[in-house]
Amino acid sequence: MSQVLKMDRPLVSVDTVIFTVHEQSLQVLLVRRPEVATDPYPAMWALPGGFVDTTRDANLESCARRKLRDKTGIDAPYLEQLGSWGSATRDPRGWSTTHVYFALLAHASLTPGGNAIDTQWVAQGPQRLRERLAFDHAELLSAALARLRAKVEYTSLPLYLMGPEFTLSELQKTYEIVLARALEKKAFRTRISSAQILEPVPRMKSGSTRPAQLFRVKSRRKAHTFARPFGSAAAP
Amino acid sequence: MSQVLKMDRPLVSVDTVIFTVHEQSLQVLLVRRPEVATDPYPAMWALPGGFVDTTRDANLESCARRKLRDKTGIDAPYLEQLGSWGSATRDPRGWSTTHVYFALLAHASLTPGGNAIDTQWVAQGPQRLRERLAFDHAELLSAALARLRAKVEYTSLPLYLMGPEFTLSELQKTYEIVLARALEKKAFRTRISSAQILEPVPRMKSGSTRPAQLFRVKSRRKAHTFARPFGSAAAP
DNA sequence: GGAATAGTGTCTATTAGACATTATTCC
DNA sequence: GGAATAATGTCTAATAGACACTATTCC
Repeated sequence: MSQVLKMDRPLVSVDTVIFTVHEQSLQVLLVRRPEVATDPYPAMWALPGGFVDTTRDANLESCARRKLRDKTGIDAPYLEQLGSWGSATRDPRGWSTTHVYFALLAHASLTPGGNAIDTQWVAQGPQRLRERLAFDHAELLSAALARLRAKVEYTSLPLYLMGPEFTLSELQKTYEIVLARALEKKAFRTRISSAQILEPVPRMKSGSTRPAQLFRVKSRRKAHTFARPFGSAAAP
Repeated sequence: MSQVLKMDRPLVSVDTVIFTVHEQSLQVLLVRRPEVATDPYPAMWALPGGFVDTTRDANLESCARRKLRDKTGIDAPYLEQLGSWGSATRDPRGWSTTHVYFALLAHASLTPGGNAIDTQWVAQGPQRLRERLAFDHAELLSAALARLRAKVEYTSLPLYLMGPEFTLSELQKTYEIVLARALEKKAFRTRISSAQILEPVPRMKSGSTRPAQLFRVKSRRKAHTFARPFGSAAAP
């Protein structure tokens, strides 16, 4: 029975899709693979990740958090498992599996600079998904984007993309950037308000026009689920 | 760089949570582990699954389908990845990962008998989750049950639990069994009807009371997503 | 007729959407 | 005042829930 233990074991890695919103676009962190001929896909861009280290990682999630800290220097306020992929062909070195996580973080929380040489933030427009990425990472990225958009339709997930204080217009703009479509202002505000997940801070955001109330999240604990997705009422 | 290939590799397995509805209850298939002292958790009940066979399985999903066929003799009409678990401690033999799938099938599609000695269907009431299962399978089962219930709130997934022809009352009953709560008849029928996913067959189900129209699924392709979950309107 | 289940009609409450209106700032 | 954005008011349409009502079968 236990000769299964002597069977060939697949490679096991963890990859993380790290999203942020910056400069009016949804961006994803990519890292450049080492330019070593013995490694597959040398010098190509890939999702941050790597093999599980059975001597250091207690479990998959802490492995993901470790790699996230290495690349961004911060603990992601939101980290969710997306799923796992595994096949005989996805890695030329042999049967391999990867456990994919996706993370959301506020761009403001990032330390400027960082390992700028071998990492980049890439805007996720419809056309950029054709980006040539190592392994099956384009597929993983597509799946993460689909999951993110699906969840943003009916949850408060974009709060994790905001800084500590923000206006309702800024929050709506973040939703619109992720969903790539405009939302109706009144309906948006009614939803957010009735969810009771924000509280005003005694401060306004001033610009060249009417100042806006600043809000913060009541509890960073977990995302709120709305009863209906955006736009579930029928069209006129 | 490629010394990672010489690092210890975790064990990689696939487990499947197979749901069906039978005799007014939601049931899960369990298999008894072999009574071999060298194997962990001998003679205990566990989810059907096992190690990936890198010489036979092309990818994770086909591995899950293979094990599903072995246990039930059929191709599951619905198979979805639930997620993956991995840690240093979940298997006493070492760092291990498992990729968990969940399947839905109509009880009528099962061949009676089967390997009845070492498999059993277990009803999933609130109390039965305390069932002592091998490894962390109680946790995996809880997660699958939570995912199933969450999805049943806003999708047509229970159609995969139905036989080829059924009445609307039978379908509603299946929803109610999975969700463990009653649904309102009119609202249920309006939803199903407006989703246009069923078509009547020219046949009635007769009993000792008024005959009911039989329906079948228009397309087995994929589940329908309702705009709102059940019960999202406010209470009076 | 009575019991039981199938199926429909009708009313209310909620809320997304559309869009108009008012409010506040800077120039 | 005018431009720009913030914030709110109001009306409509869709639909879930509640529940009463009708329809059809067997006894």
